[in-house]
Amino acid sequence: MSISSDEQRKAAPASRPHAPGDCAVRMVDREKVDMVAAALPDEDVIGDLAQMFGLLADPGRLKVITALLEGGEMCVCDIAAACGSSESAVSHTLRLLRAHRVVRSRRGGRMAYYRLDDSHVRMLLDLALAHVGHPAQAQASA
Amino acid sequence: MSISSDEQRKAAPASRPHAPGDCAVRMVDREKVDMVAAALPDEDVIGDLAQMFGLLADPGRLKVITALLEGGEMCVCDIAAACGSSESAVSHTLRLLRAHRVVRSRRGGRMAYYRLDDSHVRMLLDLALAHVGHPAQAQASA
DNA sequence: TGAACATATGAGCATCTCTTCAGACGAGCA
DNA sequence: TGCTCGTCTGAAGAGATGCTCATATGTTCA
Repeated sequence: MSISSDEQRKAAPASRPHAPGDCAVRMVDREKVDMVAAALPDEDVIGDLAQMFGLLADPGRLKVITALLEGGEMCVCDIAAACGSSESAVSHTLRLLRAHRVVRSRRGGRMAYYRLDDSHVRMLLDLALAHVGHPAQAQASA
Repeated sequence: MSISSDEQRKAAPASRPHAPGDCAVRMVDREKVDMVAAALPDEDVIGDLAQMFGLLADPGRLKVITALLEGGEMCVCDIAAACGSSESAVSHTLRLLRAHRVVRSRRGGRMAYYRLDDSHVRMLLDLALAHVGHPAQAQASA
């Protein structure tokens, strides 16, 4: 049954989140809404992408990742030195990046060495840097 | 003057943020640190990129942007319907995206129509979506 | 001209996030 | 074997963020 826009509005207050395609939801171009809703990635894909972009959304983390992009493999104190951050902050950052498998580490005695380990993040950063006129001199991975 | 690692450590507690190249800062591979620090983008470029990635770091915002990627130009209630979000939340999202010039709007009577207006964001999203096996069917911009 | 429509905006609240500080832990050294 | 080194982790505090709700605003309609 076709519901008027006015009836839709009353049925679905603007501040209520709603399911795509919910016919009590107000819309203008039903066909386009359906097409777009169908084309959107799944909730979990959206969540994963948002999380991945979130990793790049902090200046401190972005510097650490860019440092590894440029420097290949580096230890924590060298990353901290290159980025102008404290070792503690860098360590926290690396912990988060490790948890998301963006970096991987190897131990050499007391030293821990880190390198970028995510081609997706690498490509996104390459594209982003190139777009702001800052092509990365990424080292070939060993 | 060459400072030993031990003296460097005493001079620069690990929890103090420090300037790149600061010779009181502890480091292992001075040459590499200098090379990497020199290759890093400026502070403001890093800040801008982090901010841009931040715009993509929220699932709600990511859905809105992806909806516009797929749907071209859409009004607020259609975006909300396609995304399964409230109109109020979408409106807030669009305000933020407008402020960052990621979207632009045009008025048609009571209706406001939005479209993606940032090629950088468009490219990053295209790359990200393609990487998760979800190629965007981006419409050619008018 | 008042009401309805479509959208925008602000405040409040709950939650999240980042940095610092302090301490823990494993490896190496004298 | 105790100390130092390099790194890691947790807690606390300050600040940021997103959604809902309520209200405001401009446009259209009867």
